[in-house]
Amino acid sequence: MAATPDKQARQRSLQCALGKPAIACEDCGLYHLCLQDAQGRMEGRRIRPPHLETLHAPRGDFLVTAGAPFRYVYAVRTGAMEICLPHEDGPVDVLGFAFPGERLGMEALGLGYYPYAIRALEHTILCAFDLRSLAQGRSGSRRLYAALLRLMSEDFQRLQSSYIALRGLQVMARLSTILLDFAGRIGKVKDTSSQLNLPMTRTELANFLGMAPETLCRALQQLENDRIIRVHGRRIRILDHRRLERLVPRQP
Amino acid sequence: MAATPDKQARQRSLQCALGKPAIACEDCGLYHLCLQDAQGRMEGRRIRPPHLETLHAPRGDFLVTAGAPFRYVYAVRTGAMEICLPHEDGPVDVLGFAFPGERLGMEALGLGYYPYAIRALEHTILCAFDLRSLAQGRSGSRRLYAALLRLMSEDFQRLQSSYIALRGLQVMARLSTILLDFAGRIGKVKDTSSQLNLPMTRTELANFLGMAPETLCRALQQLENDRIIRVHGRRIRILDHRRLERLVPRQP
DNA sequence: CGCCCCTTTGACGCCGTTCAAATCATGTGG
DNA sequence: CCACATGATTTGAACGGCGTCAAAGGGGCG
Repeated sequence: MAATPDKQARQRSLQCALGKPAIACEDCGLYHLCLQDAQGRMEGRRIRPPHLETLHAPRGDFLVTAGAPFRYVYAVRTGAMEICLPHEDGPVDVLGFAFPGERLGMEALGLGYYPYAIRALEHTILCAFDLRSLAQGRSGSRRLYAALLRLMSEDFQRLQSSYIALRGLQVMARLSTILLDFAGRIGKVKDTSSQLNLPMTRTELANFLGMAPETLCRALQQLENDRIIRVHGRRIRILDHRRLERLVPRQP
Repeated sequence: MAATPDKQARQRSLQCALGKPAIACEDCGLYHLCLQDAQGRMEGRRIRPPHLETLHAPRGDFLVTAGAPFRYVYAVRTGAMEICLPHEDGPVDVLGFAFPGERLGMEALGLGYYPYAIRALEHTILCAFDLRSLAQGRSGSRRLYAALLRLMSEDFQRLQSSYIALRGLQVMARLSTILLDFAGRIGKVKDTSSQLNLPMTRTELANFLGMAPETLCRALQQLENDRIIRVHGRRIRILDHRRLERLVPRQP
């Protein structure tokens, strides 16, 4: 079952104490939204908007399920989430991943429900922004709506880009693309962008990339044989950034 | 070069005269937007919102180019458009198609620019809604913004669905999916949903489906050999709707 | 410490791409 | 109105990438 923000909200002050280097508010996908909501309210270096709560999602937990009514938009602070679509007969489609600083659930605002499930790949701390309450209240300003439209467009663009980047490409090109993508996304927070700690299984990553797990394995190994990366289980180090980029075809 | 709405706006009354059965306003993807804008203004059975213009795009014309600054959202009235991403070295990625009643360009609102090009597959009549002007003016009401968010979410959902529907599937499954998809989308306007007049070349359709044109050809022929469809060039008739559906795997 | 799941490796076969060429449609100019 | 040019569509043959099945190693958590 999903952890309810209400229950977790009490632990708010607690989480601030138990460190782990979370990302800064300025690097978060909800930053502009929080600014609108907080109107300058701060606690230390962290914004404190009235509609924001903190919550923990244990590994494997579903943050939202497909079709659930919309209320919150989320942002990952520590950990990693998986966006997926479970089918009744067992298998799932992996649609994407979210790393620290990244936003989740935005497009549910207009639909009124989440069109996918969101699952924690590891123990993950998130911000939950009660957008439904905010939008229903009087506070719905033009600035707020402009911000929402912008955020949604950005997410749209992101989905379309990954759609373009992966379709019709050879296995090795897809893998290179995603490795560089991950490195860039992690690198926004930790500068050690050549060191990746994949939070997902090979099967999940392969599913996302649209290939068999075995194929992913062999592709990884080939990259290792070519001294482009080093693989230790889910720990991957990019040795030759340049040559990895050369495996990615045509960037518009 | 793209036809400018300004130039074409003069022809507005003209187009009403030169029939061709265009779709009704109620079936158009911009209906709710126009309602907001028109506030009940009508001419005959057609809504007449102040921010709406009519324009013609000759076959092959680019309605917008990738990266162009945002101003209009469009809706197809007659004809068909292709959403694509041209690359500098020649080839293009076909991202989708738009048939009568369907909306175009919505996600550019938040970005400020169009993240793709839109090209006319045949001579196409469109509505162009000057959303930038409307959003900049005082008239930006809560209702309007709510409508915009909803439209954008719907487009997001549509993209995600096609993304899911096509990735990782066998050629025959992808083809069946798209044939039924086209039939459904055309069928919303013309009830003869078993008769398709494809406005795009085999190469374009194959590109969209992520396969070689030759492969598309062979798949079409196999469907014809199995008496599931009949093919006359770009004219396709669906003979056995039931068996075609059976070729499409798992719908969530 | 031991179980279970994840990961890796190998062999095989098929589906789809690629290249080449023939046929068909389309529209253009004489 | 016809002949021709141009590009789209179709067909054929051959190669190869990747999915599938099966089984052997890990690595983490109770």
